[in-house]
Amino acid sequence: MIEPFRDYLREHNLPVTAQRLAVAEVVLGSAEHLSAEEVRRELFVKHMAVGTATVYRTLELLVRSGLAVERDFGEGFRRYEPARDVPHHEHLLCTSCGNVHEFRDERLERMTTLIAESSGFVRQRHRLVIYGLCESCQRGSGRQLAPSAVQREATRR
Amino acid sequence: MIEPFRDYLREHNLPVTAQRLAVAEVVLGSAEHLSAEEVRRELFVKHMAVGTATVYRTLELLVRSGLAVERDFGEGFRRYEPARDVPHHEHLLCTSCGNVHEFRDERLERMTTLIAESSGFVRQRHRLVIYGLCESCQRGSGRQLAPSAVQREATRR
DNA sequence: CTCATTGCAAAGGATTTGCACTAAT
DNA sequence: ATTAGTGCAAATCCTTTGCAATGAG
Repeated sequence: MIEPFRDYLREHNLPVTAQRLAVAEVVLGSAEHLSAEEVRRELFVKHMAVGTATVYRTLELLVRSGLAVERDFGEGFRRYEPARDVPHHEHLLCTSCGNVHEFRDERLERMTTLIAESSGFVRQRHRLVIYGLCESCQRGSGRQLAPSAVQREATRR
Repeated sequence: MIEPFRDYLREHNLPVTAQRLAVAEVVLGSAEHLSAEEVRRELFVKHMAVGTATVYRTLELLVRSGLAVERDFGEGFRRYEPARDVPHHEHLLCTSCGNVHEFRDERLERMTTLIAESSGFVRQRHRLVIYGLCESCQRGSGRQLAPSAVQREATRR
């Protein structure tokens, strides 16, 4: 799981530290889209506390290495997920509980390229987030753990 | 231009102040997607300086009134644009100069609703941003004024 | 042993909030 | 007169950076 990161560090002559491996283990081993704060907290409960700055610095390394991907769902902070084999996918974000669901739609790649072209742009990438209510939140059994920003936006009259 | 906002304030028994009208005039009269900072600066050069807090508070009012729309392009701050007649549209952001181009695609509304449904979600809204290079930047004549965050993401190796 | 990393604390940028002061109704 | 808005500064949130102490190679 974290071997590829260890390799990356070695190949780039970067010290392989316990902190880096700990952060990598949490991020790459998670099925979630974690924020830096969540990573830090998870390490803390595992009795492997790592300084905030180091968490951020390691997240950057993980992104550079291509092993993790950075996401911005407009919540006011960034999230990180392991960069599995999946080339590109989109996200569904529950505005009530903050749950993130992934999906893939090949049409989007082509669509966005064509749209960009018709405006004279050369497409580099795109980002689609669909905001809605997940099943449990529709039934009123949601967890209500949504991060402030999403909450804010969802509640805003 | 700002009459609808004046009406909105009156209808809601909110004081019509010079500051509110000044902010509204800048935001609603602009063809750009302005940040709070840009609004504040524009007011300053017009010799109508308004406190930062008031700018933010008025932007919130403009959004509430439905006369302006809030956007988050992942730059680290929010932008505001007048909510013209257009029901919903997407954005193309030039990663070099920061220019924003709008486009509309009716398919997206339907697509995202169906995608959400197939995951058990009830769609509320969506956000699509296509990042790319605009015509002038492709020719190397771009302005290079992109906000830090976009720059950061575009440059990141 | 040397140089990069770590962690703390301070700094930063965007946004919000407390509060005395001022202005709209 | 009331009540709400304004602006300043302090506070917050997420993230970055300076720097002395520490650890990897």
